Amino acid sequence: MEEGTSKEPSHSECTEDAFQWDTREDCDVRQILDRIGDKWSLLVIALLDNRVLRFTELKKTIDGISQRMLTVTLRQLERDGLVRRTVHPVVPPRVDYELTPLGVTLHDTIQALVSWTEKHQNEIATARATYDSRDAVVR
Amino acid sequence: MEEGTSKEPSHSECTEDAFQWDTREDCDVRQILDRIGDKWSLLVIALLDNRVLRFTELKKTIDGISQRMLTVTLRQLERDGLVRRTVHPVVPPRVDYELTPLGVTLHDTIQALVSWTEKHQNEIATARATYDSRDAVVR
DNA sequence: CTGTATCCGTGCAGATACTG
DNA sequence: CAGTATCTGCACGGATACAG
Repeated sequence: MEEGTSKEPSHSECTEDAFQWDTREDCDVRQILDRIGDKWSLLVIALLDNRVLRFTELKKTIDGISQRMLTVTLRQLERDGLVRRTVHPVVPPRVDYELTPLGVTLHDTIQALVSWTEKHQNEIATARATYDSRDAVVR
Repeated sequence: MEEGTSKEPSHSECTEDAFQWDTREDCDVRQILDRIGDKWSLLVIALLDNRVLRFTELKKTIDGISQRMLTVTLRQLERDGLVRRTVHPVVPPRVDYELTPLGVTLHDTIQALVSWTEKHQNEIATARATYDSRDAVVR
């Protein structure tokens, strides 16, 4: 394993002395960002609503994720205590994934983000179109 | 400009026919993910609470962002209609950034995410420690 | 079925230098 | 001050092959 094992992406240490509003808060935000912003974690959490899903079910449903990335993502989420991984000692192997109580609380927050996106995607699309056309005129 | 101009990261097209729960929704989620998950956008939006900030002020406050990334991030947010950019024709130049009404609504949602992080960071840290120690034993 | 191991290409971010 | 332009590296993700 390569990046999955790395403890932190080696951000600058959280200095305690800055007065900026952020520095301490920054560390928190970066941590969550590096978790949910890694392109797949949010999807997985959103998908694991209150269900129990198997590895293959997740892979089929997410559509576009590679086996490797799903494994890495699930390991990270498991390490963070957001997802519980249950291995059934049967053959063929069966592994179930579900949200932990902590994961559920994050799911709620994430759901708000997803809802926001659905609600405002048209406005964003419009804004982009406007920006791009104006940009074209300037050029 | 390189990646700033790219319309979309060329995800697989949003097929309408899939029954997966996601595929349509996926597109929305991916879009917002690619926006807020790019490590800096969320920070900028959180920082721009209800203030007007200059380029340098943002750069100083965010602490760790490069000039280039701040520029790229701000352009993306402007394009998405989340941030308004105001250039004052003075010398030396002065450029103000502030959230648009749309940006404010996203800010609220993001704030919930930041709050979640602050509230649960200890639990995550504990979970990680547990996971790592157990991992060490197994090995 | 559920992974791990390895190789490999690319895209994103940092550093630096330059400009209006 | 507020950017652009360019080079560069390496971390990340995909593909593939293999294993328990």
